Amino acid sequence: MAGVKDVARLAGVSVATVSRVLNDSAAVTGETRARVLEAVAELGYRPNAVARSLRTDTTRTIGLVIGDILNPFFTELARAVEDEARRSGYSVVIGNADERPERQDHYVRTLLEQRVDGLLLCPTAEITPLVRDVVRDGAPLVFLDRTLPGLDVPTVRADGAEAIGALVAHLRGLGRRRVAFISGPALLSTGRERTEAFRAAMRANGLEVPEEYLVAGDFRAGSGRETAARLLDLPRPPEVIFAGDNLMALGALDEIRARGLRIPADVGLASYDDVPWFAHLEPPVTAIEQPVQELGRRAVRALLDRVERRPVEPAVLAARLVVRRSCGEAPENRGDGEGSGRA
Amino acid sequence: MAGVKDVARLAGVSVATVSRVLNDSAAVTGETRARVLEAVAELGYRPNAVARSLRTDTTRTIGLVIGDILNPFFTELARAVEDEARRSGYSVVIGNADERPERQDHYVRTLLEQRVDGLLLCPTAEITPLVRDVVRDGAPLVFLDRTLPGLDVPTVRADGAEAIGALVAHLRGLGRRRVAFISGPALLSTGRERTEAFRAAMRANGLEVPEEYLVAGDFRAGSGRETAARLLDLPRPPEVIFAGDNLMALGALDEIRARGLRIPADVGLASYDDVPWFAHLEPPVTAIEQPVQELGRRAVRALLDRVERRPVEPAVLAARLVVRRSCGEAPENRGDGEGSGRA
DNA sequence: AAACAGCGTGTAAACGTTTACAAGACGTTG
DNA sequence: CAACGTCTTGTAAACGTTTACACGCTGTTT
Repeated sequence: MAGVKDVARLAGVSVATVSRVLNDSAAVTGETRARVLEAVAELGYRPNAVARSLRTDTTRTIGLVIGDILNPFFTELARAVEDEARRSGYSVVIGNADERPERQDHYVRTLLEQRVDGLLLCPTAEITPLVRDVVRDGAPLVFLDRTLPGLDVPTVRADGAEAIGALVAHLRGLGRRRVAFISGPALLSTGRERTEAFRAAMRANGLEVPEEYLVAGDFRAGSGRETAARLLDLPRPPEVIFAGDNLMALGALDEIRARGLRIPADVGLASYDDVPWFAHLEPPVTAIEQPVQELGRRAVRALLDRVERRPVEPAVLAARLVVRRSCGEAPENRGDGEGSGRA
Repeated sequence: MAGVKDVARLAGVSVATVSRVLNDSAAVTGETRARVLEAVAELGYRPNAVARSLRTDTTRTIGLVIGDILNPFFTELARAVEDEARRSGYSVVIGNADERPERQDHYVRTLLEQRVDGLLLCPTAEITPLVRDVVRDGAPLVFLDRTLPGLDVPTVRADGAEAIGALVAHLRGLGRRRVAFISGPALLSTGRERTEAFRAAMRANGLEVPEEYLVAGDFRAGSGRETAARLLDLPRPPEVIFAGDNLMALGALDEIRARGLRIPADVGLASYDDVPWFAHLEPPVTAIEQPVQELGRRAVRALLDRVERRPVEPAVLAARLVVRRSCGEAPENRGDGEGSGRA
């Protein structure tokens, strides 16, 4: 494949000049410039980013390791990240951890070897030795969506406490007092926090949460179905099942349907994470929407701040309740059912 | 950051030896080997893949340019590709074309500059000059899901003709004779072929297709909604709307719901592409399922065959009809509603 | 007219690996 | 004991860029 040397020869200039016109890093006569560009076109020259990266010690690439590529939340997130990165002239390399620590590590390692300029990580449950090392070595790292305890890494995430409060209040307004929560893994910040917020909200609304109403899943559909089954088998089953993420909500939905129960008449359903098709189900499901676009944007900005040695600002954004019909027809405040955009 | 030199110095050996133990490319004494590994651990040495790639002229990375990352079909595809690639020791870099030729080109260019070892492309509508050049230059390229006319590039895709035939037969069995089709862009192979197959199937079943029942969308939800509206406004609206991909089906669904029409009583709905949540809608929607996993696997194998200069085999796999309830209750053959797995 | 500033260009080193080639140590064979 | 093979190791070149530095030319300032 043609290199800068070939271009130089054809244009009758030195390699330095070629490089200069290609990056317009220094003044070059209009005429030489033209000759070089002509040669470039003629040879179909494509700069070798590998060589450039080696020389400049920068790849203009960031890594993004997500929890699960089949989870629409992460897909949307990936897209937002990608958009913002492109705007700043960076490419994104995505790694799919599949919620498995060893696969997460695989990507962290690979991406660092590939010398990405920065790394966005949605950490899986455990804090692996590798991640600890990477943090210690001071690699440009930003946590996204989730965080890990005791690690000094800037994090961009959403806080659902307020929205969960609104949800519980909404449920009480509908006369539903027995609410169960399917949490994510306790090892995950997003798992723990949502559980805590739920407990607090229930308490604040004067509602009890029996221990058996707090079950743990793993953020995958299968666990949603199993835990929902456990809940519905209870002697005194809950009036509403609140799932800690969209995939577990899907699993719960399956179980409810399989038992021939009606939503919301027999049991209500709500979900953390809103995904496009929630609105298309019958009945549409009430959910808590995270500001995904903004999360992605902020994460990239934080990371690039880090990379370019500017002061970095972590961010905690607010999630928001979107009331639909899966927990009962609201006699209260009948909105448009879609909420109305806080950015 | 520590380099191979530092390791060599610390271990008291030459850089060549370090490289040798790292790649175990040649015999090294057990003792030296141990010393080197110790030094590697001590320094937290991470090989520089950029330098290695420059030297070896190989990145062990393949590029994947998909049509739209928000389309679950492509997400699943990406995942399958990624799995298979990892199994062969390759990483995947994903580019999201957003169904825009210029963005597709952006990624094709970037990935080639990054010197991926091979490129998997789901081409957008037009055949851009860049793509033509790339093909001419003989870059290791394989088309996936879609193909471009007049370009000699191995392609891995699914053929839905048979499944569409089965769908039309199914509809006729239900007594539905007036079927409309929302096609994808005529410029896309997947757009054209599905239309043709639909026409042929209707003819074979002795059914008419008035011109106004053939409308074109762009594989995005919005167009599904608009075209569905046009169809439903017809003086003699169709009894079934068949959407050319899952996103347009979603749009059509919205329009149907917005008009308060019942599915399948007032109008039936079917979709090309099956996605997980179709089964969760009420009623569950009848769809044509593509062998996504297999598509991904075959594509990677074809590409790696190409890369490693083995003979490459293109592949055309069969799609399959999954009958659910969105076109009417079948008095005929009442299956499990999920079909039963042909691989 | 000498000194100098500014501009366009070229020469060559450097980035961190891998690897061809050479060389030294040692054992085996004639 | 010389010759040779084998096995482990080291030296140095190469990969395709970018860029510090030097150079020569032109025009301006003293």
